[in-house]
Amino acid sequence: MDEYSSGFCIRASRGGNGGGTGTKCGRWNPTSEQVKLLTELFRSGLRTPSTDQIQKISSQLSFYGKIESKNVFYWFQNHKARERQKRRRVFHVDDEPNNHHPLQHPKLTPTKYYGDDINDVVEQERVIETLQLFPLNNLSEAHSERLRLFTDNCKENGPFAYNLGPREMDHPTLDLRLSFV
Amino acid sequence: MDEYSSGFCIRASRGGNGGGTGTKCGRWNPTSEQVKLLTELFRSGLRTPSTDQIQKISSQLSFYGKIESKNVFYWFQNHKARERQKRRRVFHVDDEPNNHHPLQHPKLTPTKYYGDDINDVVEQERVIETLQLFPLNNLSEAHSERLRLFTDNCKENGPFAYNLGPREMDHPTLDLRLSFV
DNA sequence: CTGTTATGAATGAACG
DNA sequence: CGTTCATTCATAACAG
Repeated sequence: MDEYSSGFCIRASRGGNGGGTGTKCGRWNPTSEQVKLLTELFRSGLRTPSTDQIQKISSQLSFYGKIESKNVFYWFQNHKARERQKRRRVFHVDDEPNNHHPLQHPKLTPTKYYGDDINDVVEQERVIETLQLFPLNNLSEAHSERLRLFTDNCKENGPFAYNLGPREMDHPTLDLRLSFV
Repeated sequence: MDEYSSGFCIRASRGGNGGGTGTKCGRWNPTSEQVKLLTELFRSGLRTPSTDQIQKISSQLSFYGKIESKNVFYWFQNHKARERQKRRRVFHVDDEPNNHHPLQHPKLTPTKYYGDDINDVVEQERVIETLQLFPLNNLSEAHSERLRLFTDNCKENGPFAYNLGPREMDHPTLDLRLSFV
């Protein structure tokens, strides 16, 4: 379909900063509000929204700017993946076999990783209810109790078994001796 | 050369909805040695180091100054991307500005053209002996003789991004009520 | 001190 | 899903 038509060139100053620079647009550029809300949802525990959820979220967020379902879809996917990756990588930092530092470091120990606040909400599969994180007055609609169980978490969602099996790299005999200096 | 100690200003960038100006400050500033070594690795063919490799490299380079895994990760990502980017310029130069792409779809992108194949290095023949960090699977049956040395056999990778979420509970008129009814 | 360049960092999009 | 690519943003480094 051509719901894009005009495409989206409205760029919101998300990074703050004058923003005037990002006059170019080619990909979705979420507004601060959109990001904030998406983040809230994520923090609430939403990890893999279903199609319906994506649709709804998208609709709601469209109020703050151009947005499509796929954007929401990708956002969650990326956010989740990134969260994991980040965690994965922040594991070492100070495991140097050679603790001989001829160099004097007045303040080494930069184990600070951007205040990564990885509060994983692994035990919240009932996000559905939690999704009402927005305290808009008790709302008249209260909430639908039958909202079915969004068991997307354990959804099969996998028509293809796909067992590519990541060739478990044989113990990398990493030598990596950067000695050629 | 730049032998600055470089400081670190952990600062949140995004999420600066409204008021907050996403002022970022402080970023890794590699030392000459670090850059040299990274370049060597790159030149010898390392393009997408695995997590393990990244960690090792990071550890080793920390000897020359502050550095984190992500720095290494980004460095390679950027370096590689840069190469390609530049390469692209030289190749196409300025074909025809016919930029009428079919736009993107939620999950269908027929415009899949980049099969990428132009990023292979061509001079990593002299892989330094000390750089044998490539696990090269041994299951080379017979037709595996070619094995792209270190094209993209690596896995595990990923940048970490974003930071904590600003608790700026001050949304004017949030409607985001994802009532799944 | 100011404009420009180089490059670190971030993230949307998409592949396998 | 985890990984990888491409593009953009921000800032240290540098030239004038």
